[in-house]
Amino acid sequence: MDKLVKKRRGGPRTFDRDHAVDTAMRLFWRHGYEGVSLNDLTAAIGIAPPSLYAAFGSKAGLYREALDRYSGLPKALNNLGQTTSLYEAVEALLDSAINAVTEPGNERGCMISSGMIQCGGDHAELARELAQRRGLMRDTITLKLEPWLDQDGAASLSRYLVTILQGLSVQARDGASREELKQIASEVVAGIRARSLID
Amino acid sequence: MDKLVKKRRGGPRTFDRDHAVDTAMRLFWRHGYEGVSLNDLTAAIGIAPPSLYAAFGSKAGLYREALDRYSGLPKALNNLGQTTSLYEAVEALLDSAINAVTEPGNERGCMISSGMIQCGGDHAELARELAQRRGLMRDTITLKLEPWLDQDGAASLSRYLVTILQGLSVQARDGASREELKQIASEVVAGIRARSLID
DNA sequence: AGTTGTCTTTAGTGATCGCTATGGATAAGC
DNA sequence: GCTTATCCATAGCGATCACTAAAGACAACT
Repeated sequence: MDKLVKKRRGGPRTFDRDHAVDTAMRLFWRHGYEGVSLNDLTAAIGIAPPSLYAAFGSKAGLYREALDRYSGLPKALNNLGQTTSLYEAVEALLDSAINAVTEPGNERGCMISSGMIQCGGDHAELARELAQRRGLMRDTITLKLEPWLDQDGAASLSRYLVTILQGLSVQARDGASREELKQIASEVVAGIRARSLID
Repeated sequence: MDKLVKKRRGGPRTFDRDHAVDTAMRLFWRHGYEGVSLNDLTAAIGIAPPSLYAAFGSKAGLYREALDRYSGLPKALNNLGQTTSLYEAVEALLDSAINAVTEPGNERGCMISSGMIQCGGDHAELARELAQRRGLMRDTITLKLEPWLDQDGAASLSRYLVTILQGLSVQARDGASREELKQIASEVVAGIRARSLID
């Protein structure tokens, strides 16, 4: 119909790479890898496919970079201030996670916890990478717990806690309110506190 | 190259509908709705697309029927024998769930708990239906808990437990062994038991 | 100013998506 | 045996998938 604007065609400069990753992250976060098409991406970012491929190599490459961006966000596992007891540490972890998965203005749920849980036979490699990142979450939590527990105890509890986090992500995506999620967290904390009392 | 077999072409009979649903269930269970194509389905079932559409209306229709089939399977929530205490009830629920998501010969994880967590903007309706089914899981669990708890307590604990189940499904899909999942369950049960002791 | 190089666009690749029109093959009713 | 109804497979629908070749447009360098 009309081409009102003649957008810049060439030159050494490039588009805003940060903004592109950020936009892609939000799309993948909400819709998953298979739920976002190249067309969705280029339209949302505002570039043409070749620019995307020059910058990121492939859809999977952009997804990986979006994951890295997401992992760098200030979130549950990154900013856990020191705490004085085990149940307070767990409380802080869950509280932080709940805030993250219900942050207003962001997508709901966790991009890692709920990413690529199911996918087509292609993309199996990506799915494995996601599982690996979830395993890393567990390792990180294990470290946080070691001040209070022996090695086995920390490993076991952290496995339990990542399970909670992954469940919380589903709950958040299903529309659970922040209060409802905190109710879940209080169930967890109550259990841990009670166990520490009866020893 | 060759058409060795002349398969039956017409007549009033039809293909094995049960087997078709079962095959579709397994595919959707493992790969998710978007991860399975019509081609995958027809190839696995052994029929041509028109037969599938005559029988199920659409890919979504077959998916829904696969979900129903899955829900009817003997699983966690269906066969909970009566138990004598709260922590035993929880123990039985988790044990049953863990067996379900690690059943040898079946796909890992839960088709409901991990179904359509992320998907494209189309299929939003299907995703809402899945979330609804997850809500139903919670209602079912709430009922099982009411012998031991008041209404609020049962609602809160069941929300906590479905969160666990959803996390367990992710863990199972990521390859956690049955023993590792039982370790998680024991963390849950230990908390509930400890709480009941300090009252 | 002219050349070079890089980024961008347009346009389109073959493949696959979910889905269906057509027609051939078979079984049931007479 | 003939008609009729029904189911099936072939083939292909338009749309979209991830991805790319070709060439235009601008900036930096000489």
